[in-house]
Amino acid sequence: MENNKNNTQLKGTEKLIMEAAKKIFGRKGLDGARMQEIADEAGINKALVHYYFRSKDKLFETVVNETFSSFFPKAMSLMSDPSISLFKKIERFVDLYISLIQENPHIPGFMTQELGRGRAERVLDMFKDSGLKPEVFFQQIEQEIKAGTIVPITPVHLIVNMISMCIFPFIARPLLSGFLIMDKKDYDEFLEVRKKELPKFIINSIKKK
Amino acid sequence: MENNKNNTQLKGTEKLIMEAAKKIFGRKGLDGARMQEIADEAGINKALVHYYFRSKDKLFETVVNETFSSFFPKAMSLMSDPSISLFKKIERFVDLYISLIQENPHIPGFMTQELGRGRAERVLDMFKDSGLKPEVFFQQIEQEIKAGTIVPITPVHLIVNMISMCIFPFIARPLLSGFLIMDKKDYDEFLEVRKKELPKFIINSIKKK
DNA sequence: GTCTATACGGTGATAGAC
DNA sequence: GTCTATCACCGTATAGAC
Repeated sequence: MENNKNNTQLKGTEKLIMEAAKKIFGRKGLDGARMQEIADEAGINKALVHYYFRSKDKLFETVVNETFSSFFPKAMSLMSDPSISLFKKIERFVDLYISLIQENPHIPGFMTQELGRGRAERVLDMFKDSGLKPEVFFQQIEQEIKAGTIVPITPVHLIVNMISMCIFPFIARPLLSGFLIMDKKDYDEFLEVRKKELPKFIINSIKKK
Repeated sequence: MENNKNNTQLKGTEKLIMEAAKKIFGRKGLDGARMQEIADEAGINKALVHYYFRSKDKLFETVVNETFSSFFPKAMSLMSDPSISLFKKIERFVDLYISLIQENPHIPGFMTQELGRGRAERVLDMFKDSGLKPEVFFQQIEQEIKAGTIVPITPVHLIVNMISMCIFPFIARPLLSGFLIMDKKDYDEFLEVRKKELPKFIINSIKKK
């Protein structure tokens, strides 16, 4: 803690700045964040941030790119795999999604930060670059409908529902924590329960009776 | 359009500024918004904004308060009404929620803007001031579980699911629009379909087979 | 109440020593 | 590569005329 300079050398300053930037940008957004704050968080000087990443915008760009490009492929390659059954896919999707965000708590912040402004294009591009093939998932749904395994549902709405229920609780976390008076332990437990209940909830809602 | 001054007189400058502020703050957030921008949107001078609302923070505070205090009571009084059945409540909740946000497109922006920072307390206070009685809804759920009408589910997760699926599509609108190439007409249709499908989806997911 | 002009502070970015 | 000191700009807020 006190010999931060040594850590700097060991971990690599650039990496250190990136981590700090993720944290601060995720919390405060591009406009709300201060370069000074990021430097402090990284335990280095403000000028050094500019030395590695020309400008604030460039740093933000870099960090967002890295974040999303590690995020989408994992979730999306799963959805595009035709060899996995629909129900199994739902189960794995929920688990993967929630676990991933658990490990990268700054992601929902970026998500909303980016979407809140007119900056959806980049996110979209990454969706597409990630090899996402929504058709595979859509076809799978329509196949099951025809086969009579699940009730008729518009595929788009199903996927929107799934994503909504995975992401939103993280966005609304402060609200949840305050409203139901959850401490960190309660919240973690809430998420573990959710990992199990959510797939059942989704499958139940489409499975034919 | 060109005789904005007359409109100013008619509509009341204060109201005009509030509307402009809602729009700009909702899009860009507290930090991203510029007083100049708000003044322009309102068709008046920058100094005048300060004349009515001492500071930027005060203006933001005011606008957020007004927004949320019109938003929560409507949705929440419904949930607290013990005379409405669970299924009926779900149907009305979804319709009310989506309609409300349709008419006040800036709400999701504020929602995430506020939650993104450490400012959940105010939102929470409004929840509570709105006369929300979550116990009523929770009891109703547990009653139905005991009666065997619905499958066992943790009440908190059900309500989180409902809210998630109502709000998130609005937050992610730019993503949806781009990804599925929706114009405004397509999007409105998407929402109308959603109003009908979502309650069915939810009820189906908990109804006993 | 509404405008123009201006003061003031904060912040991103650079220069230059080490 | 890392620091200290400094600049230049932009945006909030105020003063003061009308």
